Amino acid sequence: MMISPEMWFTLFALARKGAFHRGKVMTTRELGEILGVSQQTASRRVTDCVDRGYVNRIHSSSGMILRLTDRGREELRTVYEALEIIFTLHAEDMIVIEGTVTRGLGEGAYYVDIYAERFEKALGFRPFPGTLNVKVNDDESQKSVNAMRSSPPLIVSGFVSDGRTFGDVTCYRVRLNDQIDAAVIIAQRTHHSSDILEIIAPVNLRDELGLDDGADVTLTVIPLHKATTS
Amino acid sequence: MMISPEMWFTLFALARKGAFHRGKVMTTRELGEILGVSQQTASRRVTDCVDRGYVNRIHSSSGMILRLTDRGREELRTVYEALEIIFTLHAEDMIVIEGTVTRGLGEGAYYVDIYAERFEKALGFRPFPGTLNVKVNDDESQKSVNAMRSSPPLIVSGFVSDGRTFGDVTCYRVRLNDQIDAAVIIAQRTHHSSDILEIIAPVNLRDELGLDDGADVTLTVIPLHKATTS
DNA sequence: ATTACTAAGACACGAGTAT
DNA sequence: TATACTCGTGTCTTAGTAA
Repeated sequence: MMISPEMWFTLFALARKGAFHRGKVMTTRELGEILGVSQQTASRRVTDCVDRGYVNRIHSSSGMILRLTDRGREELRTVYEALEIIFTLHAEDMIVIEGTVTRGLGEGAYYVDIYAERFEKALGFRPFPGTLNVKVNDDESQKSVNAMRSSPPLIVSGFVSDGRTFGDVTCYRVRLNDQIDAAVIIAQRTHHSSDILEIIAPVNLRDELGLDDGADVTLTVIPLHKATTS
Repeated sequence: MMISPEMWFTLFALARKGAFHRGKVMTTRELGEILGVSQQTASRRVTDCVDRGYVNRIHSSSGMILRLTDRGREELRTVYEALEIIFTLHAEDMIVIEGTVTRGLGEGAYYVDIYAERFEKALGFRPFPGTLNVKVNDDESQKSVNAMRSSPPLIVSGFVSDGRTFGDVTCYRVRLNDQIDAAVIIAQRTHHSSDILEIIAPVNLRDELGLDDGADVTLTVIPLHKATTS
């Protein structure tokens, strides 16, 4: 049987006030104020915690002396360890972009082909001739895009061919749906509005991952120092 | 306005499933199972979180894509940091004893006076001529007393005066009610049962802290290496 | 002063169901 | 399939008050 949120918060409040390590003298009125409930409710919360073996209570003249039991401490520890994983194991600076697959203009393939060798040299893979267009979902993800764009990019230098000028292309390594290493490419003079990203990968992503228009995808930006440029 | 326990737990559950760092595709049924509530309630919980700006929601064909907002992350962080203090700042090996002030036999003052200079040398303060007797509250605290007694003590050496032998006195530095530095003294041949502790301090504790018989006190044992023996 | 019981009211839950 | 509405039911809260 799981602990109820109210009970957990009661333990938490008591622990913050010192009842984790020692007995803490406290009135139900005080506790009620901390928890934002009435004195009566606070009283019942404490009784519930005592009944379930989370808290040790001794009645005294000026209130109660409360102290968490091992079991109560265990409940806090479980949450603490879960939060520890959330806050520390997963890097704080992880940049994740959520988006939806959209139909491209079809001109991507042409350019990817022209830059193919240069991409291969810079990214370590020969790109599939075509781009996956991903529309950025929401503000949160748009922020992530901005974060990505302010991180150090891989630059594929432009060149001149047949008298025509091809500009630099900015690349960011990403992992698509936690499965395939790919790259966001941003041409100097892009025809897209800024909320659509173009992705290239060593394989045909639509086939490989079964992505149709409207499919949700996750892009995790891979910091340059972690990328294996082969 | 404070976050409700249910809402916090919702954020917590979402964060554990990955919605802290990225959008997480999830159905209300799934979330309901995790939280131990119905699909309908889970739906309402999410809506509440969205309404209050804790969670970003995008509806998709196979459920919702949920992601904590900065505000939502902030709520988790607050709790995380509080737990961090509880679990790490306060040393795990902190020894705390809970007790009640009891009437002494009155002979304490006599002995304290005789040992006064020796206490001053060992403890760094000249003790008020009298002892505060504290009855140990419960098993938890009795365990703490045992822990204290197995930690390195300060020994005030005995002596011979007027042909009479005064034995060694074992001392442990303690902080009383987190306010006044004092010491537990244990005579070699004590008349007390082992659940009563004698406390000396530079001041009259009964007056200074307004302690009457029956008052609850907390003794925090100060490890020797942390004590300032002046 | 406290804690905590009782009872009435508020609010949350979940079944059914619309979308 | 989803999400999320309405609404009857039941649980939780709080005011009053006893102990």
